Amino acid sequence: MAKGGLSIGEVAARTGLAVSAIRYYEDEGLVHPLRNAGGQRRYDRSDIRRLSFVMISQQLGFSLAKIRGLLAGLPEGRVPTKADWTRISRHFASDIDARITTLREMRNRLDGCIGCGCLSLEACQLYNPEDRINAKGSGPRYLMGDKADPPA
Amino acid sequence: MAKGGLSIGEVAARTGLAVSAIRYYEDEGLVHPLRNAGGQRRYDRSDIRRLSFVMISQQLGFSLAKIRGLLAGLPEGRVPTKADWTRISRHFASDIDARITTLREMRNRLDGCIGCGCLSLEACQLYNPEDRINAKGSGPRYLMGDKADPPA
DNA sequence: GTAATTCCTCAAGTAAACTTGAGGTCAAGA
DNA sequence: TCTTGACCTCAAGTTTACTTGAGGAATTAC
Repeated sequence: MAKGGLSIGEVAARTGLAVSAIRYYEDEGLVHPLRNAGGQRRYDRSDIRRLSFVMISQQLGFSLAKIRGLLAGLPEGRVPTKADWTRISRHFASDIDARITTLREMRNRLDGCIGCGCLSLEACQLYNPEDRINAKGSGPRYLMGDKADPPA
Repeated sequence: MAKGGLSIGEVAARTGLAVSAIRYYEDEGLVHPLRNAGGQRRYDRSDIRRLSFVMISQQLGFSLAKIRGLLAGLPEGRVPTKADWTRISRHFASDIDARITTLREMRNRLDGCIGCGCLSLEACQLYNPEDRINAKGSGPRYLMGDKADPPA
């Protein structure tokens, strides 16, 4: 191990992340490693935990922006407590529940539509014009309407 | 209405799509409007249906690449039959079911994790190391073991 | 002490799904 | 007919989450 903490390569080996990804997460404000005399990054255990948290959260389908928000609630350098994790887990759970609900609604509408063959915007229940009207922002429109949470 | 079919602006007004998006869909091979003498696009009813299909499919969470594949099964110029639509609907349904299943599994793992506070890559069920390690093709990794972690 | 690694900082590229802008043409209403 | 407004083509920008490459400095291994 490098002096004064783990080097970026060592962190990469332990987490499975690419070195470039770890640097990118720093640019994005998700970790804040120290620097040694020569300017190289040095990571400690709390950084590894933060990175683990990022990986797990991504697996759950959350964007880095959202993850950054959640990490903001975890004081820097402090290992998250059980209470922290419980709070965040509940947040994850309700978000996942909402995604499941949305999918189930789509599934129901689709069931009602199989065999109708309408495929018409005026008649088809699958097409919900209200969503589209709301989704007028600039930039690319990810899956209609919810820019905050593109599906995993 | 413009002569010889709908102009791109008229199609935009009817579908709610942006003019730029409709042109993009043409570049992507999703619609193939005719051109009038002056080189302007002219759309007919089957084009509108194709575009509606694109919008509905996107709402269901499918990528343009996938949608292009589905449209390839619908002969150009022909309005999709009930049988076409039934077949495609079933395809949609099973895909949505799979997504729901995945989310439910994540939700279950999360339930098992709320309150454990581990947040550790080696212990957390939420993190599935096999995916990542297999994707990398490299040897065994030490996943953030507290044991393998000498004091910083 | 030197060679081989590893690390550093930008800059630019990638994929998806579009939008925006520049510079120019076509069509419909007065 | 003239003038808007709609349309045309390309090129480049946008977002997210990264990777790749160039050119150079620091560390480690022998």
